[in-house]
Amino acid sequence: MNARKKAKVTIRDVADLVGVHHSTVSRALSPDKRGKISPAVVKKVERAAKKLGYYPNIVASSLKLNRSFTVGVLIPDLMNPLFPPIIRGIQDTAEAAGFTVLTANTDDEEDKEQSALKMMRGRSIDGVIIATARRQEPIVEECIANDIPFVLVNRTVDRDGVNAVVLDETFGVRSILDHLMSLKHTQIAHIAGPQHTSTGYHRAKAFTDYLRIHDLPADRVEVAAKFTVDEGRRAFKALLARDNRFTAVVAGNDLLALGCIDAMQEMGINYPDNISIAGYDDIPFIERMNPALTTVVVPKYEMGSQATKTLLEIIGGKSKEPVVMRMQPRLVVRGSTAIAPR
Amino acid sequence: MNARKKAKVTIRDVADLVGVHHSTVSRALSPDKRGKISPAVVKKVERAAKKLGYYPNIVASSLKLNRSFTVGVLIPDLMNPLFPPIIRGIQDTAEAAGFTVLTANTDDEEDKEQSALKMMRGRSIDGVIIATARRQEPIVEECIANDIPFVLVNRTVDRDGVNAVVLDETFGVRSILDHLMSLKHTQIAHIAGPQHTSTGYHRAKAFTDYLRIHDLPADRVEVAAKFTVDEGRRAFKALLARDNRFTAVVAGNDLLALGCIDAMQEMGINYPDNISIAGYDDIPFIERMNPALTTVVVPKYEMGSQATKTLLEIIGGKSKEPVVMRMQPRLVVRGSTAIAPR
DNA sequence: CTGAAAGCGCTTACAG
DNA sequence: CTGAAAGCGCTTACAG
Repeated sequence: MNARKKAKVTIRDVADLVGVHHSTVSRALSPDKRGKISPAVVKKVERAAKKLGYYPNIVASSLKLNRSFTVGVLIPDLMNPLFPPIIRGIQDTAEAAGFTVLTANTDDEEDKEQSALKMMRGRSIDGVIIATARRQEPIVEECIANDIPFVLVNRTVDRDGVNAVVLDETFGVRSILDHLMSLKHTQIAHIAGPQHTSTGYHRAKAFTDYLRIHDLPADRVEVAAKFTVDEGRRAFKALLARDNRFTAVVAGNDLLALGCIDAMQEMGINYPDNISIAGYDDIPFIERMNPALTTVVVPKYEMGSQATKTLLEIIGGKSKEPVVMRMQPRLVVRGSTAIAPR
Repeated sequence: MNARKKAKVTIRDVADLVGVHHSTVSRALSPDKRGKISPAVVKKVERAAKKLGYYPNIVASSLKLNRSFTVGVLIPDLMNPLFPPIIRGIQDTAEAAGFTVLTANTDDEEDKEQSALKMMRGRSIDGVIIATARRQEPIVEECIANDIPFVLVNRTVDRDGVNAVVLDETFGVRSILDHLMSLKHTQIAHIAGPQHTSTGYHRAKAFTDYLRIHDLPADRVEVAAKFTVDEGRRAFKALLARDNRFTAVVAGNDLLALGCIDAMQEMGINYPDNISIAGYDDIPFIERMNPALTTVVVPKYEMGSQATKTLLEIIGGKSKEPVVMRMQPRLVVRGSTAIAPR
């Protein structure tokens, strides 16, 4: 059909050149089988392989071994600036271990998630890193039911017994709120992320818990349907329509914060003079806004890298008890938060 | 070895359930072979496949067909904000056609490029989209020599006879320079991108050509070694050390422009009051800087999408003459450019 | 319209 | 230490 590719050199060509059986070539070229072959033959095979420009057909070995040295990654959307650093962390770590990475965008839609996983399974991926988890996540159940190694990143599920690399959200939110209180804010609102995600839910919970402990009103919470600029804008306006006495707002992430800022701009509200605003994630280049956004730095690259290390351990059979790793975020104070007015 | 996966359902299981030969199942499930099978059998096969939760093993079919319905993508660095939109354009288009995408970062290093291509060939990719081309690009020669379908995106090579989706750089640079001249700038500098890339080279060439035609000094060009913020900063300072009489600078891309801005900030130079600055690419969120960057909007998603369409046509055998498509960029004027001082 | 066979390029248990 | 054989799950030319 497709006579595009030149005749590829196979293990048999190498075998013929050396004058051995192709199974010998296979062994000579395999790092952990090489020991069973005489050094002289190994040398000859390597020389012949190089001479012929041989490189292994991973597809063939995948079929035989039922694995492909590939990890899948499920993200909502590559264009959300949170994800490129996470994925780069995944790719670098995977590649260093000889794995490649297959990424799919799900746009947080369940059917895209399903078909992405199906595609990956058809490609015999060795495991999957899931950045799209909702608190109840069918994909996670499917992975468990089918013994597909997986680790969650950024978002986790409500159930126990899964591997996940997430943030210490309580710490992150507390550090924002400590900062805001130090600036004398007592009327603080929250634009919460979607409550079916652990990030949206736990940040909101940490928010209300904190305020209650400090005997502050904790009912100024508006939930955004998605972690997007548009939803941030919408939610901010909805919040303001209900109640205009807050002096600071904590956004569920940076994109929501940008939406709040847009809303303020449209309504002639100045930040930080009238209202302080803080975000979460510290997406790339956000520090160049002016006034720049006070936010919580999350170790994006490291989360990706750590999730991959964990996944590779599971794949390698070194899995222990499932563990959720909580990475420490770090508040970075910039110009968007200021002393409370009045 | 790995007893992780449950016994997978294969075409044979479906065949057994229906009571036909597995080759019949293969045909019944193949869109373009289905016509050769009686509708009744097709129905039964489909029903059985669904009942058993069958999904095809792409690895097996890849081995047989020597293709994998996968396209490779070579980019310098996912964390460069230019690329996520391009890749999303690629992914969406590829996915709609039933293809998946394998992305690799090369960091503009030749050996990483080589090993990425080798990895992809070992995985029987059907073609590759190259966003990392230098003007002389061994990878391109290798693809040609091995009949690997490819299309270049964003950057192209000097040689003819390749498929590429690039920008009309002359138009882009001219639109910046027209704008700057309308603001009475006559002393204009250029922080050029690396000259071994077509983008760096052609933008610089368009720059000097334009100035010469307008009888303006065209020698204020400093070449950056990479398209990075750091290099922009370095180059701006180098330029300024040589000559401080320019009133505007055209940066080879937005990251270089950011570097220039950093340098100005460090040196107490105000933009746009003292010096106007323009970028190129319009990377996401850059419009939120303050003053915001005047730059050239390039259709990133569309370039990715168009490159993929072209690649899929070649893969599908519908290739015509190689063609380089030049997409039209569009100047967007923001706060970083102002009337020339004095 | 359907079946039986061969083969894609590897890997590995089994012999020797 | 090396060879010969079987098989991973598909697809398709060849018969009928």
